[in-house]
Amino acid sequence: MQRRHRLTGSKRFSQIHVEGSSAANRLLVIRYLANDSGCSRFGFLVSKRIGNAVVRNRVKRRLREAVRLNPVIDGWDALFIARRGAGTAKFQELKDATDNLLRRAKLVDASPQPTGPGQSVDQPSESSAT
RNA sequence: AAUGCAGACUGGGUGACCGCCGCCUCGAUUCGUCGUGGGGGAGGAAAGUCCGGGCUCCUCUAGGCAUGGUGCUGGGUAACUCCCAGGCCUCUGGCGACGGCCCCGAUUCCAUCGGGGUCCCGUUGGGGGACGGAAAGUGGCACAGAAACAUACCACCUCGACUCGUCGAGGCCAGGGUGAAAUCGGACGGUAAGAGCGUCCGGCCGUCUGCGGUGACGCAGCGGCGGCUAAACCCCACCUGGAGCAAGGCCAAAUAGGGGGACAUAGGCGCCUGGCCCGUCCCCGGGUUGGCUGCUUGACUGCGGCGGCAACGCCGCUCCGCCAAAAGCGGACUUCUGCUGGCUUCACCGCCGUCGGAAGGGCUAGAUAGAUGGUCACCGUCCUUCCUUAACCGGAAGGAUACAAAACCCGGCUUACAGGUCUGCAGCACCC
RNA sequence: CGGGGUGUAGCGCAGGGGUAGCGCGCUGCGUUCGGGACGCAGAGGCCGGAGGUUCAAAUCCUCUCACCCCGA
Repeated sequence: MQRRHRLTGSKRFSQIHVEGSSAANRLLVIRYLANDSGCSRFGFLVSKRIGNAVVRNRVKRRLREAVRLNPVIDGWDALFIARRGAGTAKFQELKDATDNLLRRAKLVDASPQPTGPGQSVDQPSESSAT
């Protein structure tokens, strides 16, 4: 995920937190809000209760990777908040949680996704094909 | 050998696909960026922020005070609450020995001899120590106890009185009991009873004397013998201005020249002095929470010689950069080989480690909601179970693979840590 | 990242070298027809953890672990 797809600035963070719509599952919470620019941006909130600095950085890296592997539609800002189990979860569990939330928020482009979720073996070949 | 203690080191590897952040180069560009190629990208603690510096700003940070810190000695260092060496104290193991006490045995009692234990002493190995001053002054030492810092309850002794076992006057000191701590411990003398009052052995103190040592200190002599507490106030010696890269500088944007207070013998910088500044200083309130810079190359390090016990210092050499050259400044770990030890082997070979010799060479993290990754496969290392083997080896399955991530940069300290390696010491059995 | 602070009973807080307290809460008894209020009695703490100084540490010192506050 490149730098321009990341969300910065505490003003925009709190705005999304207050005004955005939300969805949640066991590992993550998503809050999202439409923006004016042409691309979508993502922020990740991983608090100190998740773990130490190594664990928090790993969670953010894995979430960025999980979002990158999804075909997201443009024009939205989204905020992912990690819940307590995210520090010990495997990558595949975080990926499933991210896919689930993005689909429920209707932020994914549904047409170019022939394969269903949960088939991790096909993920690299699919992204290389597109 | 196992194991334990102390010290030092290491902190998994290879490949595939998909990604992230800087740098260099070339090309395109609507100057926003995009693409090709190359190269780089977390640690021994990056952590805790406990010390010390560099650097930046505060008008200068000059002198003194205050505050804070350090505290055996000598050395190292840019500096240190750090490091090295030494002194002293203390704990522990070994060895030796004078004396005291206790126990056992032998000889007919006293006594002597032998053995063992314990205390003290000497020497040696290892561990630990915030280790100036209590003889400048002030304070504290609960409860118990007669008494906790100058005192005498019981006991002891002398004298006197009488109601004849008590009272009074005095001497005396630590035998009793209390306590964490009670006037140096033991023996003998001495005495009315006693007392370092005296002698011997030992302990401690000294701003005393001599000798040795750079010094802490040691040895000998002399004088003496009421504590403990300075991580209580304090005294002495030495050091110390404050804030911190969110320091600081530049650009852009935005809000606004707002309110309160202080002032001319004034105000400001902890205080004073010096010096400096001036319509300034302090507080409150409001706005902007963007970019660039600082920003990565630094008290770092290779080899040799000399000095040093060591920590470390000085000089020289090879290569590279600043730069075209000189001078100057700055930077830079691998290979080969020898001795010896271990593993392996019938032996050679091979592997690993300490020490030594020779040769040549190379370096570089710079993010900013915070890059250095995600997934998979194979191989290492360790553990468990099973198979195999006389045993080692070998094979299969399962599990484990830590602690933890730069944020201006260094030097230390402290704390966390799977597994592994090496050195030193202790160490059963066996062999000589 | 830097600077500063706090950990004591279930909760909120005192105590700053000599055996640990206050208020609310809890338990039992009394009072009341019953409850509340009130009265009496009681339980509950190795003072965040480890080490040191001291005869003696919640208190003094060092290290450590949590939590909180401030900042261009």
